[in-house]
Amino acid sequence: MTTLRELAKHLGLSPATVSRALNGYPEVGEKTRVRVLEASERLSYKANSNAKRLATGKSGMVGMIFRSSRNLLVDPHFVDFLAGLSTGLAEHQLDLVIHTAPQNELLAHYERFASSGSVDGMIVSAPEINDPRITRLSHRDFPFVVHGRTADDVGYAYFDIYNDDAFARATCLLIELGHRRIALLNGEADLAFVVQRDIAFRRVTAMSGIHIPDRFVSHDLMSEDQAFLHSTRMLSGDAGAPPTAFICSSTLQALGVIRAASAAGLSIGTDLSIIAHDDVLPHLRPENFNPPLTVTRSPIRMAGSALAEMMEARIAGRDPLQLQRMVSAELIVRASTGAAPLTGRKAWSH
Amino acid sequence: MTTLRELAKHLGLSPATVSRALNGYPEVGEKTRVRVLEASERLSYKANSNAKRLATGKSGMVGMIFRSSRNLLVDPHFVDFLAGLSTGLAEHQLDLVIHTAPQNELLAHYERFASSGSVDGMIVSAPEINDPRITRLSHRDFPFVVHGRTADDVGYAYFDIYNDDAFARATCLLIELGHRRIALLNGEADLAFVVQRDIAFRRVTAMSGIHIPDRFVSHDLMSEDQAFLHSTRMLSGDAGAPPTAFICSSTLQALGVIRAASAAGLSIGTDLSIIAHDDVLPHLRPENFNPPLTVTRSPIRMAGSALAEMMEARIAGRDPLQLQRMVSAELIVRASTGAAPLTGRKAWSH
DNA sequence: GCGAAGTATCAAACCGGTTTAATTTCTGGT
DNA sequence: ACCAGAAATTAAACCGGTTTGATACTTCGC
Repeated sequence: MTTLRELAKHLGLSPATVSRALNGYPEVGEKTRVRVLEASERLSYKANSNAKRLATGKSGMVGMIFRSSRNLLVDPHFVDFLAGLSTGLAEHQLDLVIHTAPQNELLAHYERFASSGSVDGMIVSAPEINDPRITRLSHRDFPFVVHGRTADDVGYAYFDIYNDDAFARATCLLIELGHRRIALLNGEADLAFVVQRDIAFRRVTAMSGIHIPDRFVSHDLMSEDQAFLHSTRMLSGDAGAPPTAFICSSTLQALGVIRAASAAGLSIGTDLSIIAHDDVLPHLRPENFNPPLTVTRSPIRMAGSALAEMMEARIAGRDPLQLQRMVSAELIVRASTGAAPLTGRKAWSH
Repeated sequence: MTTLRELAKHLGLSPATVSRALNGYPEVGEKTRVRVLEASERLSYKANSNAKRLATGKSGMVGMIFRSSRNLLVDPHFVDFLAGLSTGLAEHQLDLVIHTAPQNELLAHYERFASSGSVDGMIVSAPEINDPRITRLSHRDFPFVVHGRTADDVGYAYFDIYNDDAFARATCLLIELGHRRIALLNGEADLAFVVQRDIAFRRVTAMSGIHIPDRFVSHDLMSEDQAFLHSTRMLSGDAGAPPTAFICSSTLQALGVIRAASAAGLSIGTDLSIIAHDDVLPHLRPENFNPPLTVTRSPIRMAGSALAEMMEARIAGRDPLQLQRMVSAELIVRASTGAAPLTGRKAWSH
């Protein structure tokens, strides 16, 4: 372990000069600089990062904390986000520190990260409508960026998609196709984006004078098997006429609906329409479904890299209000959506 | 930001005593200890972790580096491993630092992590047969643990399953059922566990006098769609009689084979036997396949938590030779394997 | 040839903890 | 009352960098 002082002594220079030379400060002589760089190379000198962090007050790391229960780490949406994030951070020479903690210790770990100086900023993912992590971090004035936003008008940096617009357009499309009994397979009810999607769906249906019974909306893990269970139940018609169309918060859920539909002998695009939000997960391409799936599309990986960018800016001190980015999802109509079946329309039309 | 010195001054004590009190050293008086703890609570003192790290030489973090190209982060096997690892590390108050880098910068980042003191140890995953990361880290005598092993007799800490045994038993099972044309869908050829599985498969078939043509073995990403492509090709029979049985390195691949089989009008368990290695991924349960899948089973998540444990021991200075753990995979026979179809047996029997 | 301005370097302080070695304070035994 | 030994506390050095303020060395104009 060569230290800076050793290197300096070896060169007959002061630590100050060597430090400056290595960090590219302008006030060191050109010949000295090359001498220093060369010697540091030869002695394979590596600055002790902890000393550097103590001196500079910057750690070069950003943190992220997961609930071990909810276990986002097995959620492909989340993981793809993480992949984008990690590559984005790497471009700014930032490392990502991750920690897993049970629900009840979660905030304590945010405290630890924020106030011990081990990270320069934090990433908050999957915010809830009233997210204590966000209030805590804002209050402490610690740099953080959020994937999603809890309300339209907030003071922190975020990246989000127009969930409301996307789901409103999806709902409109189905209504225009004549559907009246539309089901929504959404995510866990406390998540902000889930609420936003719910609201859009309910607003548009209500405006068209369509009443959506509670049994047509589910809030659960956005997984294939949960979606299969919920859609099977809804399609059974036990509690009333089954839906003629499904809106899914994820393509994974669409897979589950397709499985349920084929079990019920329904064919997609004619008997039953499906539209899903596509986070563009690798190995899960809705364009290759049979039939190809109508989607609202926005790559979640992009969110990861955008937030990496914003995190870096936020650490550099940029105003969070300048760091709020919204993108809209693209509505791509494919063969999984079609005119509502006649029976369905007849039974429920107004 | 309260500092230790401020806290000490506030209490009329020396920094040394306060430090000892907070860290639970035995030589501080009991009444002093409570006084200190209470005051630190009241002033919400949080030790600066970078100062602590510099002083102690320990960072409390372990590192992991991903190839951005191979992008392990989208591989569900890998992600589940990560989930286990992260929870395991949390139990030992360790954080995980992850970084993504292109192939050509990979080793440089290992260097950076290892020799800058930013992490206390490294996790190496998916080792290749001659893995430069391992040679580098061993040479530098830096603590690290490996998921998998490059050879039977190595000097580092690892956790691995008996790949050879598992795939030998799987192969035997199929041979006993009368299969002679057996295909192997394996992972990328340079990975150590892939080689081990290959060897077992070839050894057992050779011992039974069975010749396996090259077109019956594929080395590729362990994904559903790659498996679909490879198995479709093999089943087409273009280059000769198709296989009557498949061994897959992953349940994901089994899904692909099932899709290919149903496209070819073959029914699983009778026309075609399938056996796969089951890493026990959540939301992908081979017991729920139709028909239920015969597997060699070993939860990859367990590997993650075991390695967390070993990492902690390794950092504490334990001899790596004491930290080598092998577990065997369980062979679970279900309905996806059955007697070889007669035509197949006739055409190729000896 | 001199002073001013600019350039390169250095000594020392600093970041905020831990730890060693020395010192003071408290026990208990006689 | 006194002393040895243990218990509690402290001053100061240390971890390994960065940075401020001062100093020495150039360079330039006149």
